[in-house]
Amino acid sequence: MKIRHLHSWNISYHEAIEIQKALYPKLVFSNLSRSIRHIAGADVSCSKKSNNVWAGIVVLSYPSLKKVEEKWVKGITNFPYIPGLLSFREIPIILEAVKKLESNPDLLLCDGQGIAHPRVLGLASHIGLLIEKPTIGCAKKRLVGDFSEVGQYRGDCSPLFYKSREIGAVVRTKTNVKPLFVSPGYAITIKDAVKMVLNCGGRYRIPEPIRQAHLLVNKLRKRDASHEN
DNA sequence: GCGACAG
DNA sequence: ATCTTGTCGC
Repeated sequence: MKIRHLHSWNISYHEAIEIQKALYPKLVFSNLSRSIRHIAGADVSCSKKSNNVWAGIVVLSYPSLKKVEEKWVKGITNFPYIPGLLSFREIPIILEAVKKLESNPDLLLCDGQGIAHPRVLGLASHIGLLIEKPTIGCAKKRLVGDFSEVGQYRGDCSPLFYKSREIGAVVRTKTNVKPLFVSPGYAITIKDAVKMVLNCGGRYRIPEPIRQAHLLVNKLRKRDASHEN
């Protein structure tokens, strides 16, 4: 997969914010163009006692959700976790895993926000700009935005607003389980983002592509941890 | 100054 | 996110 180089990753916190402001005008939210046949999910696992990180990408067929490929990479990160700047901690290692892909997914689901971000540039939006493919932000918690309580049943959702703009939706992906914060990353609408997330699971809270990536990177981290004994 | 705050 | 055991509920 081709990856655009839009800026350096060796930057200060202030520069990171300036990069987000500069990238914001490049975002687009078109309807999905080509049909979706393969969906990728990405996730990162971090070590507590070192700056080691593992990134995993799992590609599933759609709508059958069968695994067609998985790639991973181990690396390090020096950028700390700062709410609003997650991209600069996780995207570099995610891109290393993306580079290993042999298949060409039509859509990428990310663990984190899309445009539901103070500068409209959450991790999913940022990575979408870099790979020039549709992306969706699937966060387990709110970063910004206001919303009304969402119904208890799978499929129920409530719009998420920030500064008078609709930026995503709070989506019940499983009945009686905490909802997910879904927002477009890049090249997709809110409506399609919600639809695709709901079509990517049902049995679990987390959409299957991300859940599979999560299981993969956690397995890798724990395998390394036991190796040290 | 205070509270909020993706992973 | 990670660390960490049992426990409550569908």
